[in-house]
Amino acid sequence: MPELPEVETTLRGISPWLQDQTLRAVEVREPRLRWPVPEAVQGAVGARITGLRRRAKYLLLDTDAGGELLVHLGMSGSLRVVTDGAPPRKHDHFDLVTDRAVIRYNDPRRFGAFLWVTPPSETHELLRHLGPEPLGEAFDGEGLYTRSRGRRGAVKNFIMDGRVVVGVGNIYASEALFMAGIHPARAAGRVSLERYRSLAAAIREVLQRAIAQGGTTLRDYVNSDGAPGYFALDLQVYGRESKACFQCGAPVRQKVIGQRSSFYCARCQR
DNA sequence: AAATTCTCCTGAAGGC
DNA sequence: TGCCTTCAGGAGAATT
Repeated sequence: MPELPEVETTLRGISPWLQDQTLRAVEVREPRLRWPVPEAVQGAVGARITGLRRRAKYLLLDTDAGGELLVHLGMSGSLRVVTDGAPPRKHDHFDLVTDRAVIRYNDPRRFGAFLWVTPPSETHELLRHLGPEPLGEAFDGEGLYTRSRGRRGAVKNFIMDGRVVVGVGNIYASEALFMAGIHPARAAGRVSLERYRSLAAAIREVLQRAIAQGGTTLRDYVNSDGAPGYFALDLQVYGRESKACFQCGAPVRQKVIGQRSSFYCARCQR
């Protein structure tokens, strides 16, 4: 399940292969993704890829053809670099072909997306309501505090809301809340400014650490099975139900909050 | 406005 | 061993 660190690592993995390259072909074998892949993606063929960036968990490939290719990995998607002419495998839904390599998209569950976006992309319906980047300067505890006043929903759901802050998925939400000592089910409006400051710092910390780990696996992008699913991050609570909390020894608990499995230590998190 | 539910899909895991 | 059932999960859309 690609979370922001996996998407960022994917970006870094494919960028050297696509930056300034001319797109020779876009081969779509299975257009049935989250939304049908539009014919318009062919508008990128013959164009030069002038830049690659990430916004939230969206990958944006800018071209000199007046549009951008948007790729979202959904929850089971991955991109890999193919240089040996290997034939497509099961669930390999589309290829970006350059003179140097084929960038191949694989996605068993087809929750991902591949679209053509016309600038300015910030106003595109998928991107216009997105909150600040957690690793950017616009994200801080004050913002979380202000936006959360009066909200009775769980703080975990609050930080997973893309309008509040982007890129905080289920795993890292649990991890960041543990780091900040905040109970995931606590009402968002009942968390103090000081604690939101720690939470914002924890979110940055956990994401940055995961990205750093991902950097060591970049070679896996070439002629491999694609990006690793989860980075071998030392998770403190996620997936550790009934195991001893690393901080106090109490059993880690698991509870469904907002239809999502959440892990926490009832003793360390209030 | 905010919160909740539903939806897409397949691989993995669990039950028998 | 193998078949059947259940479930997770990103995030937009629909609903309350």
